[in-house]
Amino acid sequence: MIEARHLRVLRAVAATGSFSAAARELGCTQPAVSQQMKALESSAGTPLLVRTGREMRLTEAGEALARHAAGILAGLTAAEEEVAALAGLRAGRVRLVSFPSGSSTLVPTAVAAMRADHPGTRVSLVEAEPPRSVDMLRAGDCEIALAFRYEPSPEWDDLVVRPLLTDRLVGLVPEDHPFADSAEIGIGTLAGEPWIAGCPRCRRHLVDVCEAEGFTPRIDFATDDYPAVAGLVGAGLGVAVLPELAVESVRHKGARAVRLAPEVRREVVALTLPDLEPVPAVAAMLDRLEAAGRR
Amino acid sequence: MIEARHLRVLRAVAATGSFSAAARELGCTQPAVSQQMKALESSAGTPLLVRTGREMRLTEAGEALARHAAGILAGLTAAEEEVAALAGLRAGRVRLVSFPSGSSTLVPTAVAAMRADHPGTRVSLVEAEPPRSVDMLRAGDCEIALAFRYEPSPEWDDLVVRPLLTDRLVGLVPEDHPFADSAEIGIGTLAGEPWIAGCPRCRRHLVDVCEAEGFTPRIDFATDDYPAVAGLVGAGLGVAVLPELAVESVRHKGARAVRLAPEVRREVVALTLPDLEPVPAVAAMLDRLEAAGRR
DNA sequence: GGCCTTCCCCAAGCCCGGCTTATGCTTCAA
DNA sequence: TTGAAGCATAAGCCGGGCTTGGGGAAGGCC
Repeated sequence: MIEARHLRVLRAVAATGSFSAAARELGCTQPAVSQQMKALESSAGTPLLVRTGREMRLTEAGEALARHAAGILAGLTAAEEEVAALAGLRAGRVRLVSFPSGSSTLVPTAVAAMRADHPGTRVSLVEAEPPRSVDMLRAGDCEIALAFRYEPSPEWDDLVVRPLLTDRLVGLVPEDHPFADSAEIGIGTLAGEPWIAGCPRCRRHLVDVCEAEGFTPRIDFATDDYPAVAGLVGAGLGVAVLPELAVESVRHKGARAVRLAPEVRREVVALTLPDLEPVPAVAAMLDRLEAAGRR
Repeated sequence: MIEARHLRVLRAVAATGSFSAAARELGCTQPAVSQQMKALESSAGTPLLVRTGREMRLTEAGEALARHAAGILAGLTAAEEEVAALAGLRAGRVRLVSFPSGSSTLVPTAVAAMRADHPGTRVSLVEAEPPRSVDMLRAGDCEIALAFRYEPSPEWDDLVVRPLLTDRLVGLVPEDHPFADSAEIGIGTLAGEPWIAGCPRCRRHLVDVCEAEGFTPRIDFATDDYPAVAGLVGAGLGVAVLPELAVESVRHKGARAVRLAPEVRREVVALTLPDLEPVPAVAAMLDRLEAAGRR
């Protein structure tokens, strides 16, 4: 079995024409070179070198091996260089999956920082809501999934969960609504209003919270398009509960955001697979996301 | 430092999708594969594999390495194959240098045998007289030099000397010469004749022999072209002393070969460098030359 | 011509690294 | 729920590579 180590030695010997010089070039002693070449000749089954007094020449087999060695060692150094680039963040791709309101705020900040610090890296983004995004993560379709949860659950126990921020939910009411100028309104006071809900998980949680307050909300519209929700509220078609993150990034003309009581929070996290966390590009991206969340 | 061994393991893991299966394919145990991959990941500086429950996937760095591994391992097996062909006499070139009368008899026989037994090999031939041919051997311009000597000398002590045959010298006289029909003639009886000598070394030796017999030959012609020598003798322009090998292979119309007294012999040998003797093609060629000499 | 330098080979010894066996844990399927 | 399969870890053995030390041969210089 020919080993790359042998070829390196052969190349050095062929280049310098001497075992001693090759040893100096390789940073080892001359007997080491001597033994390597003996081992290589024995595994080749034929002499590779001709020692004729002063100079060292290659036999036909030695020439053949040296010729191949050039390509093989070039391939090896190319491989090492590419891996080093990936490890050193001079290259690398991170596939991100995010839910919509995350991708509109956290992601642009983090991607911009990533791009500024490591111009060789590339970040791609696909939008998907949590249950689907986690499936994609497990299936290998992305490296990082942004997701949110209203309360801890063992659902992600086998994943790396990096908390980014906790997001307060705020109420959104038409600006001519009686409570539009209140500092804070109880959810129960909106019991009779028509509701506009968000994504399925948000809608379910909204129902849970309202039932805990003693009523079941009448949901007239459900859409995960936050600008649409804001538009509907602004048009006076109902009230909504939105994450603060979404309200910040959406123009809500004709609507007014109001703090809710009791306070409802959701936790926005980045998820990845344990084996992917130490990948430099993934780690760097997680750090940037975390920094964007702290802002 | 990436080693070929690592790449083989990586390829097996990528192909089978499992450490255990890779271990079976490689003929080792599963912990061996596990350790190799850990070592490779550590030297790469980034994870290469993602273990996600059931299946084993490659990271971006793993993909890059596996991509390079294909080419590198292909190059290695190509190198091994080429060397194996040279070692197994399915390929290989032997450069032969011979003196003229050797190349006309021994060499064709040996080359034919070589070609018959190992069709993949190639033998090239250049003619040169001994001092020059040995220089070429030492300079790396050929692998085997055919040479002859009249008596042992330390001149070739650093070479491999393979005796092929010992060649008697015979006298060549015009067929109308008084001794043309003798069974044997003393060299001294030709003292007064005009002589035709061969190559420089042969000429020198001729002079030595004659002086030992008490006379100095008058040399009218000197040429290492044996047919020319035979022609000159046939034309009655003098007498000559030739190796039996040369007389056999040269038409000598008008001349007659006669045994000499005292008997003079020369030894025909094949020379090579010690390091070249174990080269399969060289060894095979030496054997064929030896066999041709025994014939 | 003699000495010195250089280079290679050989032998002995140390040390690191890889492989194996044994064991535990997790996951998946029946 | 239990059995099977796969991966990780630890301990121990073994081989192989490297180093040091010494010797021999060839070439170069004075």
